[in-house]
Amino acid sequence: MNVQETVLMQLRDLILGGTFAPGHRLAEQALAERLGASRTPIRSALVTLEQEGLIESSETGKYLVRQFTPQEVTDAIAVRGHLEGMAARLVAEHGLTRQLEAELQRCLHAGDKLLSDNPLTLNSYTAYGLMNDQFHAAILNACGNRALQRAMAMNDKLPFAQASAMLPMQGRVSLDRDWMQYAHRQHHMLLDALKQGASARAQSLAVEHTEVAQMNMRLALERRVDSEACMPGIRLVAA
Amino acid sequence: MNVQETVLMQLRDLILGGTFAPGHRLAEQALAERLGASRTPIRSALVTLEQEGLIESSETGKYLVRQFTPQEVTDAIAVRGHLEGMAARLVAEHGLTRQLEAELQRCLHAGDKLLSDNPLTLNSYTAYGLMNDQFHAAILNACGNRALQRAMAMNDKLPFAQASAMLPMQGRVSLDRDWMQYAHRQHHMLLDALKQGASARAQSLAVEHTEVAQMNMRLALERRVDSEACMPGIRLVAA
DNA sequence: CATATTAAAAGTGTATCCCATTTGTATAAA
DNA sequence: TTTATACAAATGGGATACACTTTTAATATG
Repeated sequence: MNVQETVLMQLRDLILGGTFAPGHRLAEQALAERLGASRTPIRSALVTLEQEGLIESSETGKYLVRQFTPQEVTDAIAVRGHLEGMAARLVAEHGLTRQLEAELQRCLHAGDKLLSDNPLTLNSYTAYGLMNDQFHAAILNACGNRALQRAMAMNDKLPFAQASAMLPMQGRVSLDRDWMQYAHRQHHMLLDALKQGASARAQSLAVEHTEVAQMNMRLALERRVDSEACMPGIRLVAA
Repeated sequence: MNVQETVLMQLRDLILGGTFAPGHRLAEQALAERLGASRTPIRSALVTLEQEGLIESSETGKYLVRQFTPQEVTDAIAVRGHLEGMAARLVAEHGLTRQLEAELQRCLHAGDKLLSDNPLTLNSYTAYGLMNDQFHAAILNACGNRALQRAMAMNDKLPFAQASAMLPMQGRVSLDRDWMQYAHRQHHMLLDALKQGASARAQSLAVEHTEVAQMNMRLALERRVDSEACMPGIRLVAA
């Protein structure tokens, strides 16, 4: 595999994993030695990471690990909601294809089954997370608006703004299950709205759906130490 | 000045200016010779341009100038509308600051004055374009949502999705003036909505405002040869 | 004449080298 | 003791060298 891609992933992991604290200076040589590569692929990765918003370059070209405020987290989730709302509306307007309907149905069935376990196992959690990502990706994919997809992809580079951030993973199992069932019910209702071509309803539902993520993120920031284990990138958020 | 920045701007200009047609292969060495730089800054620029969406890399790492379909243009403008709508709503919800109100007023006055010329001079056109950009930037700036600003900045990298693309510049002066007066009236109404804190109204107005850009772009694509002069980047759109 | 095989040409990925600029430190002077 | 200046180390920007891959072109063979 490319050294470039490897280095990029490694660096991302190091930052999200909290090895480098926010504000930490990222010197090319030090990174090159640490990752056993030359400066060239490191530089390439740094450019990419800056575009992604995980690091920022000061006036003199020094790269620093970025720190996010809780407000920025809230804002990024709000943007995701707004974009997902647009995607849902577009799908409802263009009409649901058989293929997309089948895919969404499949996700819903899978989710039904996973949530019937009580209490949830760790496996159910991760499986639900996967399914959740597929559900949201399917709609975005089907909306057919490439600029919208690009905007969402960009926003997703912020680790706490991804679809999987909507999953309560705070460890308090019984409470989490209630939230997940609420969110899953919203998925059901969203498909219903899409089937009917109810575009405004689909849009509002998708927007409202991200409020679960807002609640979850608020909780995660309150019980920060517990969250750091399962939520990479929360370490970049200021207290 | 940095060679990197220079090269990036030069390359962007070459692509938008139509020197490299869509699908054209961008080889590093050839570009390095052409721009009188080494491959290092070229590579850096290519990475950036790919992120911006102006070029795409094939499986084997070759960079090609991207071609856009008219549908993609429409879609990108729709995304801009959606994002501007969100920004306008946020400003209305948070309350208009004195500073922003003053800035928007200033823009409106300037626009009033410029549009009173009949027929419009070329200077009036460009001055109005500048003012238009400032008006839209002021709102986005004031909305306070950094993720939203990032999303908009990304979308703006597509040359035909920028705020200035909303300006009719087709050369048919009298018709253009009518359109500009319509758009400018919308600006007035938007400020009114913001003052009243009418967030839903502000949002719909901002969205509807981009329909002028849609009309304009449709026209520009129909009379493509005339447009190429004043609209860089339209050359990248497929017929 | 067409096709296959091989050699050369071009290109990308990576490492390293050089230079200019910044940064940090130590010493001297006020 | 503090400040200023000078020198050394570190660092980033850029160029180039090299290895490995892909593409192209030419020649030979069916």
